[in-house]
Amino acid sequence: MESSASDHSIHNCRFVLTSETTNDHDHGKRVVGELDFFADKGRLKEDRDHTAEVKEECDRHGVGQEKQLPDVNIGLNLLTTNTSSEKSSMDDGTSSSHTMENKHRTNQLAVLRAELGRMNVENQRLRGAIHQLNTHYQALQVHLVTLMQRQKNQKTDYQTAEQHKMNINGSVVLEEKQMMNGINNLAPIKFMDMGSAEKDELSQCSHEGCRSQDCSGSPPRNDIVESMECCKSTSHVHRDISGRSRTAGGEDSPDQELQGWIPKKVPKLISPREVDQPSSEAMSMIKKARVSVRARSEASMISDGCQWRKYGQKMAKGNPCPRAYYRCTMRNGCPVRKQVQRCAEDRTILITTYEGHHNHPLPPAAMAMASTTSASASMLLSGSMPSADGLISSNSFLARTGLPNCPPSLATLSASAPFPTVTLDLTNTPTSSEMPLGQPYQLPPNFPHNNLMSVPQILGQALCNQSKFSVLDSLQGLDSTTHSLADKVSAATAAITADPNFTAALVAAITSIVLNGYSNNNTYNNVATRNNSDDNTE
DNA sequence: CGAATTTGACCGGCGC
DNA sequence: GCGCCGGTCAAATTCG
Repeated sequence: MESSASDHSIHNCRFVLTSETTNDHDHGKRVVGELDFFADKGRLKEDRDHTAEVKEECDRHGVGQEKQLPDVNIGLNLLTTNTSSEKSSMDDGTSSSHTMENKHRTNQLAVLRAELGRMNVENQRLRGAIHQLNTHYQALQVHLVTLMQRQKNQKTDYQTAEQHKMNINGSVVLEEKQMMNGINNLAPIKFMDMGSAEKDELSQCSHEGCRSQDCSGSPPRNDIVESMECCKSTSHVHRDISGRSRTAGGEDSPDQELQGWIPKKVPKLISPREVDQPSSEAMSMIKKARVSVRARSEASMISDGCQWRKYGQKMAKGNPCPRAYYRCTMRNGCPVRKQVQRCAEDRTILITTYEGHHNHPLPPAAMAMASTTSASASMLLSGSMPSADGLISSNSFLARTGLPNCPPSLATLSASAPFPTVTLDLTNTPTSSEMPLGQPYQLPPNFPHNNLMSVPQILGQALCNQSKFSVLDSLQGLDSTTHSLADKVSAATAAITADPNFTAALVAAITSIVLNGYSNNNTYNNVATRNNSDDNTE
């Protein structure tokens, strides 16, 4: 198991370099050289060193480029060792040409090192481009969802929508189709809706001055929250789609969570900006989208890196165990909440449900968790809006992703729940055929207390990994369906090797594959989104 | 004594 | 319209 993981680590290391640099047409060939360089290094190092290197490689994605250089140094040392051996042979009486060769190699190493540095800079630049692309994409996506819901409410003619889809939203639909291509057969219908909705929105803009012009006309902003607000401003002309009553004048704006948690008795103090921006159903959907994690734990709460304050406890119907409500207290006004409840059938199972987006910077330990929740919310809103289809088994996604060995019921998307929910079930113990590595989906006994990545964190990392691949592919003009199995395996191993808790990491890796197969949606920018929103709130 | 938790009351959505 | 239920509030209580 260990050696196998190490082998995967090597592949993962190679893949990461490839995926992050092949977009650079100027340096593509050099990258290949770098890959060979690492491969040679890998042959000379022991497995233990491989693991450490890959960890650094994986960490580098979240930390920055500082950790890249130590990797290079390691490689240099390795090669220096070789040259030292040669030098010793040279001392035995070989010609001085070896000295020149040694100097030449040293120069080559220096060049390689410099190129690595340039690669790091280039990677940073590409990463920024990816972030921007993701942000724009997600904002557009949210916008479409809003319009789709509106369209459903107004019962607009589908055929007219089809025409407008072709005439007005060609590019948008194309992007959405690209995202959904080969993934969801229902997509065409949904896009028809979207197209129609977009048409409605355009017509409304012409009739009512379109409050969103300020948003749509302005340069894209790197803040999904602002994008959402933009959507809100466009939807204010409609009544709430769900028919839910809203306080007149938007005083009781449910979007307060996006501005931070505000007590219900405070709405009169809400700024006019909020009053002017009533919410849309899509906003509500995003806000309400949840990520549920089922895990075996003796503790009352799994550790996820965030600070929580309990604000309520209720007895839920059908469950003798009380449900506890927690609010994130890492910053005043953070809208993120979670519910913790033990499973009625098996009280050793702890069900933790996350909801909302953090409006503040998060510690590394909590970053991925938040990424998971927001990413899952995005996923729910991208691939297929939940209808009344009930649970969507992960099997179908796994089948599409070409990993038949992935266990079922690991991750499910619930559309029957009051709110769209991604459920990550870590309690099942698959059969050996389902679980090739023979590890049960059970958290270690010390899971709630250890400092290892918790489940949401791992999942978040996996999501980040898979999202990077997706975005990079889109940059390269590749269809998501052209992902090779090797790439997916690499994505999975990235999550595995990044975490010492192999079992939990495996879960995350598989989940990443599931999510990648389900939706090519971007999730990588969620962290940036939160950071931006943090900058924009307060 | 301040922070965190508990717990009954309250509110709004939703189904009948 | 009424009642159920999930979610939240806030005063009371406990804890460090």
